[in-house]
Amino acid sequence: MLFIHVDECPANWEYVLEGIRKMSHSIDTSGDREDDDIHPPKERRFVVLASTILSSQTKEDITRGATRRLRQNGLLTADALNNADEETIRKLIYPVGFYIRKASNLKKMAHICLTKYGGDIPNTIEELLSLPGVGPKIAHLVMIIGWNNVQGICVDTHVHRICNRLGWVSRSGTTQRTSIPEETRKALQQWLPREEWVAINPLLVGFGRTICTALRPRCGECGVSKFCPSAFKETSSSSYFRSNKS
DNA sequence: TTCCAGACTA
DNA sequence: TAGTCCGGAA
Repeated sequence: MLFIHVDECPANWEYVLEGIRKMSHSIDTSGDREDDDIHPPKERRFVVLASTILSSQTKEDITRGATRRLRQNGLLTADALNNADEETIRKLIYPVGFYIRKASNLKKMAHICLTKYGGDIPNTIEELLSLPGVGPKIAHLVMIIGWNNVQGICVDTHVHRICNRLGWVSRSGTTQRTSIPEETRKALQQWLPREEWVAINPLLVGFGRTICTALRPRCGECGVSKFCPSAFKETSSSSYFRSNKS
């Protein structure tokens, strides 16, 4: 049994999480998993991986629509994507951000899944990371959703930004903010109880989209601003991260 | 016009 | 570590 050293927990973190939960209770961040009951596990996992590659934390409607169009055209399987014309994939997923690159990555990823994993997806972080277009954020999310296996916290731009604003993470041995999401993930995992590792992502994503936004956060509407060292300190543009780089 | 999202490259 | 890829929101 591995026990995590938790003597560095930020003050009031439980109140903050509870406060964010209360603010977010009406926000649905469950995403587009409408095929859960339709596909057998292998196919379902592939859909999870493909739709996660397509996804964007800021344009959920657009990425959901793109996933739907792929499905309607029968292109949400490893075999179909592998055989599909890349131009066709582009047209179906447009206007998802980086659609040209994602179309290429989807096709390459499908080929690897087909030839190396029998149409399934890899079941380790390391192997997922070896797929084109799969970085730490997607790998951890796919492990959780696709394999029900929590290897780490899924840290996207919202989790990264909010944890730094709250002072929940810092560079090892310093009080400086973390510079990249991977650094945030490791710092957060140092103290956040494991039972919160899955819930923290959708919770902070919803909070980050609506209240603790990247640009001009709505601190006046935030129920936990009294616990936030960054509250009301970001008045213009997104100079926060740049001005804190020193 | 600036900024965002996540992975990748130079 | 900065720049690149994208369309769209602010």
